[in-house]
Amino acid sequence: MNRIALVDCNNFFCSCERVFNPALQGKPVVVLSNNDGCIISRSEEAKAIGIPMGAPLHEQQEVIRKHGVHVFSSNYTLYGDMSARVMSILRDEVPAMEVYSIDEAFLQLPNNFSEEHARALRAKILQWTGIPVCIGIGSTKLLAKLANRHAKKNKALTGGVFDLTHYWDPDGIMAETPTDGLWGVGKNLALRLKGMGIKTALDFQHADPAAIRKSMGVVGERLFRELNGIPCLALEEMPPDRKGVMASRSFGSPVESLEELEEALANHVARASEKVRRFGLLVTRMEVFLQTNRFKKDEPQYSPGIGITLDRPTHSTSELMIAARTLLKRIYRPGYLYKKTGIQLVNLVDEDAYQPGLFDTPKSRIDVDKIVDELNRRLGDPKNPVITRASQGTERSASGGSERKAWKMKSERHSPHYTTDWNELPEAKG
DNA sequence: TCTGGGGTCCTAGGACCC
DNA sequence: TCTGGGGTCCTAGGACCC
Repeated sequence: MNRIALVDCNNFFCSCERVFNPALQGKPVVVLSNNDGCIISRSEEAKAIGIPMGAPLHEQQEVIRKHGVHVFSSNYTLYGDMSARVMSILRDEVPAMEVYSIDEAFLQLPNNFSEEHARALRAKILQWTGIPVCIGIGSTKLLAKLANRHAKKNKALTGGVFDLTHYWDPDGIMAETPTDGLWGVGKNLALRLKGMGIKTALDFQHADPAAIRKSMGVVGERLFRELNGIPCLALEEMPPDRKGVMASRSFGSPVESLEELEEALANHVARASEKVRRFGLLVTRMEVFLQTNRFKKDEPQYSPGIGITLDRPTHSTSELMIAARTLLKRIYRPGYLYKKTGIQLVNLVDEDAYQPGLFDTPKSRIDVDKIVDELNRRLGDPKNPVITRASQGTERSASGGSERKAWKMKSERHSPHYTTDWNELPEAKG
């Protein structure tokens, strides 16, 4: 049987802070978002006193004072480093794995990997890094997630490890899991399911597939299959190419003038284009957006966005800045209090694949086959093409994107190099 | 007073083409 | 009454995730 484990670090950011400050063990700890606005990580003790995930800091000040909660600004350099340590331990354990996020990884388990192995692995990670993890095992990614959820929710009972593939009463687990406890089911889908009389994972598992398909499309069908042990989500050992890069920030106090917005945008363009260069990519489209304060219902709201397809792909900060300024002027209206602004760089192309002239006509239709031939001619031996066209109609639909999606550089497959960019994020304040 | 930032995928509708 | 139909590309917006 296919067995996948999901290893998930517990309260990751808080746990990281504790590694370097052991006196925090057993005490309530929270870590804040970028601008110290929201609580994005909570220790068990902080959860126990009722601090909700994502809560604005100012709403919790009372509780924090009363219980002596330790509050930290986020320190992504630290978290990125701790993450790398955990991942490198995991990498040595299994033939294949997918780093899913800063604090999670899916592992492809060998046949002989028992629950005891998982417990030993958990102990090793704790001993070597100081980070507690939970491990869930299932026959699909979604079921591994579900198993992990159970391991975490019943830590005293499970010891942080739960193997759904060998559990005697899987239906019992399904029955006690509400649909929105499933990976990929949020508030809205849960509501839709409820409308069909589906309240638990067990209901969902035994639902009518045709009805699911009709009401929730391919997303629903995929969830349904994964839940029934039919894998639809592959383990992605190599992270796919980045589709876009975004940079945005909220203002501490609202901003009104074009000049201030321009200054903020200059910052965003610098950060985002730096990232694009580091990935070895070029930008073909840029979008700029503004937002007034959505929480102030009584203030006039204006949250425009605008995009432009560039004449020619670039990763130059100054070129992108010119585009950003132009776009900003088109959407800027005086008289509003802007709370946030940002940019998105999208339709990214590989720098190495780009040859001047080939992509410079974004508005016209492009004959992909012709370009493939031309690129291969320029790159050398046409008998052994470096570039191939991805087959159309693969499982992940080939529709809905630019012609660039049809490209695959063969050489990419030989450079399984994955660097996270967390190190680039700002240091914690104070 | 104070309310994060960065992603992915899917769908629907319009423009355009033959 | 009934208005061609099938395809691609682009964009906006929704939903979800960490």
